[in-house]
Amino acid sequence: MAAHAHTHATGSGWKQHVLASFAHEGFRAGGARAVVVELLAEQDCCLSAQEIFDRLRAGGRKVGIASVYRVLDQLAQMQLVQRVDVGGGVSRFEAAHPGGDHHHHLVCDDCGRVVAFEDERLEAELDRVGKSLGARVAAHDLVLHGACADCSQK
Amino acid sequence: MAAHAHTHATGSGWKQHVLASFAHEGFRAGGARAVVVELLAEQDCCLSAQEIFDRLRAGGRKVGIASVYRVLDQLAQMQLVQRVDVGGGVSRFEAAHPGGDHHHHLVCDDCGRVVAFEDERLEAELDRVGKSLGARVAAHDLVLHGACADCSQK
DNA sequence: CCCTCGATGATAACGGCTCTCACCAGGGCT
DNA sequence: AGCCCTGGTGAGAGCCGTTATCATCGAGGG
Repeated sequence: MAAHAHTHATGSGWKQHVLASFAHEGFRAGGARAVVVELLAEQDCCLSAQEIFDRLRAGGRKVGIASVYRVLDQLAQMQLVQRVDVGGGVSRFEAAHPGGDHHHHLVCDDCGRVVAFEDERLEAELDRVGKSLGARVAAHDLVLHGACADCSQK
Repeated sequence: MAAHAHTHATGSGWKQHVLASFAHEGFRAGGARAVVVELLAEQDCCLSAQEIFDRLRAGGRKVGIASVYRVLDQLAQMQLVQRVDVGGGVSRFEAAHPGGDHHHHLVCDDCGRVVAFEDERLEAELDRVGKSLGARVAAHDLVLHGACADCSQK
């Protein structure tokens, strides 16, 4: 049981930002869109499309899996969510907060858990490397693989 | 016929190392194993399982796709190859040179090209972060997304 | 209030990966 | 050298995440 009782305030700000962006781009206000955004705003770590679908269904919402993927794709293209590719052929998604509050993931190959972390100096290095390549880096995706703190003690 | 006439010396060393490791672990010398290892040793950037399969077939070798995945899985578990998850639901693989000569990838979301790069300071930061998490980090997988140097100039 | 067109959701299709299983061959033994 | 046991191999079926298709729904302007 992880204790994760934080970051919901920032999530709300993100939600407003996303809805405003949709309106600005001339999208209509669809139900699936709103509900996916709402769910994502409440999370503090990445979810897979299937997990999003399941939770919405569990909440009584009759969304289609296609809509979930469609919305996630739109959000990713608008750079409002980040695709996190954690291996195993499954993409995960999480809210991308414009300018900061950005984290990465450690995947425990032993117990399968995903642990989020952030590190300022690491971000600085990533920025530097991106620039030195002459590329316009829109996003970066870092995944550490190994045994998490718990599993490595066994 | 691609003209890739470099890094074969290091690749050859890796190949010997892998074959020795297999022998040491008591594996038999199967045909598929040898031929996958040989192909990987010749590469200087990551290949997908399908690409490996196609090239071996094109070379007249009647390997099964299952064998390719099997061998890659064994190699990954022995930490002799690194899985590179570049998105799009496809895993790529490349020789992991023990202790160094390690690189990462920039994926151009525009033209789809994969550019490899390496950076010592970045590696140092990654090591530091891994340690600070208390985890035993076996591998890390970093992918930059954006527009490559060519595409970002357009 | 109606009409148009984007949004939605069920379902089929697709593709990468894994599983299964019969056959093959390495290599220790005689 | 020949045999046998066992691990290795390859073809194909199956699984599952993702994408494409299409009929229906409903937002919102006229």
